[in-house]
Amino acid sequence: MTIDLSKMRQKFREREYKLTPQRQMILQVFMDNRGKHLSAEDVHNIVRQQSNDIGLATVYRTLELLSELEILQKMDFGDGRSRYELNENSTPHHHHHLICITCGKVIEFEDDLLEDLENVIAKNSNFTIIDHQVKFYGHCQECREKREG
Amino acid sequence: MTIDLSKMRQKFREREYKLTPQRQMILQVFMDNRGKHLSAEDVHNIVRQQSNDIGLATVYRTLELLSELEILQKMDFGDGRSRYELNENSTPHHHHHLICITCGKVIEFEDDLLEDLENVIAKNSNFTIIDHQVKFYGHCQECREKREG
DNA sequence: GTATGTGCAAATTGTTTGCATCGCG
DNA sequence: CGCGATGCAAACAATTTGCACATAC
Repeated sequence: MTIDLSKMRQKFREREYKLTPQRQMILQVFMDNRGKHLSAEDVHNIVRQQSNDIGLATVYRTLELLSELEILQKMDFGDGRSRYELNENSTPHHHHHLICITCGKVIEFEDDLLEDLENVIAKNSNFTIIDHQVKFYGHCQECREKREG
Repeated sequence: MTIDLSKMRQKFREREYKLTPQRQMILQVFMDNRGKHLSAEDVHNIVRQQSNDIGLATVYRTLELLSELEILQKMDFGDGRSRYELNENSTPHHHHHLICITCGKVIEFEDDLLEDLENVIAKNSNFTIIDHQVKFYGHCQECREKREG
């Protein structure tokens, strides 16, 4: 189900994009960092740590490309930079985020209830829904305990 | 229920912020533009049209302040700039957005179904949810008709 | 009167772009 | 081989910051 190099190779051939080492390297970064929400700079730094430098512009261009191919999913947590993660089980995602207001931690959760909601909304608003992004803001257990402590 | 100048005056006194003409003017812009999602630049332009110039930096600082006071709500539609609107009935909002991928139009919708979802999630994830922000991406009726046309 | 707020311009930050060069298919 | 991809540096756009001056309380 999950994307790997051969899947990516296939997607690239279909669309006649070149599979350069830089692009492979960036995919690898995401495969090595499942569950994290990496910014362009994060990716750039990780690659450099492996002493395999890539131009930052190339990182940006690749992230954009991989998002278009639906290999990555672009997301925004309101911290002023775009973040990306592997788009595990293509669409729809059923995968949302709890953002702790206190410590900024981002927790994932899976859910299907939103599907029903989508249907209701689609009917009421005459809007064809393709994707959704949900963020819940609140306090995580840890911060709550600290505060109440 | 809705915020007006006297409410704002009160909130400002509580926190010992000064109620300057610039700050009042910016609140007025939002009261005159209910339902719109204004960026800092939008606000700046509207004020200038009324031949009452305010420094752009002040606009930014005021938007930040008003968000902190929960008079405004900061939101992000992925167009590279923050947008703000009056935070009508304090928390929780029950007020979400449908974003058309084709034309970029933002449609509002009210909903309560998410409350149930919040409760389930809170229980499952041990997370105290204070607010949520939901964006649905898809095609609005108009664009759909054009495409099928 | 004094701490806070404002305006301006300069600095920062994230991201994009132009162009010469490189290398995948 | 040729065209798309890369790297660099310069350009951009949104936002932030330093500082002298102004003003609400």
